[in-house]
Amino acid sequence: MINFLIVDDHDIIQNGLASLLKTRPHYHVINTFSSGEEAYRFYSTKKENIDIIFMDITMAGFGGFETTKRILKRNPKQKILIMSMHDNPLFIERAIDLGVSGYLSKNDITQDLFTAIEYALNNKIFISPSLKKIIENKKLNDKKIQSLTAREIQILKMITKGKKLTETAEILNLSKKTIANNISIIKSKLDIETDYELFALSKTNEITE
Amino acid sequence: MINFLIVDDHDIIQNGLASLLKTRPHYHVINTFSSGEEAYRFYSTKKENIDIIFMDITMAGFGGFETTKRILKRNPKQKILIMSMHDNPLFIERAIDLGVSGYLSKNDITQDLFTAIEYALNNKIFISPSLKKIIENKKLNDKKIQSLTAREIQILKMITKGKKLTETAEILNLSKKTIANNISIIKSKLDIETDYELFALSKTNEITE
DNA sequence: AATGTATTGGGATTTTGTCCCGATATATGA
DNA sequence: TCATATATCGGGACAAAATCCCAATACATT
Repeated sequence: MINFLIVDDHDIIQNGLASLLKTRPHYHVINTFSSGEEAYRFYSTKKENIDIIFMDITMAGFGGFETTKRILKRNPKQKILIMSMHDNPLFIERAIDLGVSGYLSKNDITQDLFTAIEYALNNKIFISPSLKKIIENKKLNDKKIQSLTAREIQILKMITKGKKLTETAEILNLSKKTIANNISIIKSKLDIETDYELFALSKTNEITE
Repeated sequence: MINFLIVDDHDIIQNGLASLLKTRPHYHVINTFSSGEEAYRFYSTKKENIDIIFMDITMAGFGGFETTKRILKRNPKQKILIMSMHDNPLFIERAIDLGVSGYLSKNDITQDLFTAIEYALNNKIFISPSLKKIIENKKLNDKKIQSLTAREIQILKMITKGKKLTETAEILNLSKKTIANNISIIKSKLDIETDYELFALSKTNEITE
């Protein structure tokens, strides 16, 4: 018998996932929650063994990350599978860092679900194949971004926030010349030619704050 | 008794929506399909009355749009409610143009579901409130974009594809001066200052091809 | 003391952007 | 058909931004 919890504030996902799991006789959904608070409260006082927790990321209150963090602090061996609409590499990486057992894109949860469960039960981490590509690409960009110096990053942030070169120079108390030179160097370090590529990259890698 | 069909290639959504609908005793899900082809085949030969069809947009084969088009061609009075992960205003507008009875963001389908059904049964169109804002904003931009001339749009497309000014001039056999002047005018028509805003706008309004 | 890297900007040149204006071409409409 | 509107194309004159090369200073590390 394998026991599940579901934490997701979308009723459809809750119901849908539950009925998918019920197709396997030895799977048992102990409870479903639509907020991290409820789920954590239940978890803290639970009596029975829980094998796998399905967790959504974007929920009101303390979201999936916070809930995951608390649960894993209490029990680092707990298997948690993240499900998310957002194929944002940042989300995925953060979740992996927290120590989850898998990250499933809701887009292809059906074909990945049972594999992910198997992986989790065998202490392996499963990530939806479609997401892996996204992560790989981001890692490439990250490597490039890491070659930027502190100053360069600061300037890049201003620019991709929509600030003009001159404005940026004033704010940072630097010469326009310095800003211009820096931007040129940033572009070459990132293998980028146009402003538009720069913007796009900063979007997917969230160079803002 | 109100009869439903569900067309969605995600099992979770299928199951979840079905069990949400089952909470109302007079609601009856006649059948669920995971492709537009199957759904249309069933619809063409159906015996019973179908009140509302829930339709996903992004499916393999002929997707939600094509399926919707065919069904409405056969029966223009058929009520179809679109559900989509994608809060893309283009999708929404296209669906409305086709003559659907509503467009639900999967994000807040739970709270909107029964309202949307009521609307549909009363020949009204329901759109998730969160999507309405997105549409309004897009309409504003559309109005601005419509003030662009053919040449301006052509140039805008090149630029937002990542082409440099000089490149663009060469491709279109125009003077660099002309391109520069055009871009300036485009920006002022769109109430835009920086390249980054231009890029962002062209993204959400999909000025590319 | 030496080497590496970060930071800052000047010089010189090229590329873009802005604002104003004039020349043509092509409707459009009264 | 004549007048008026709109689109298209670019020059002039500057201003802003980008590029590439190079030099001075600062700081840390080995």
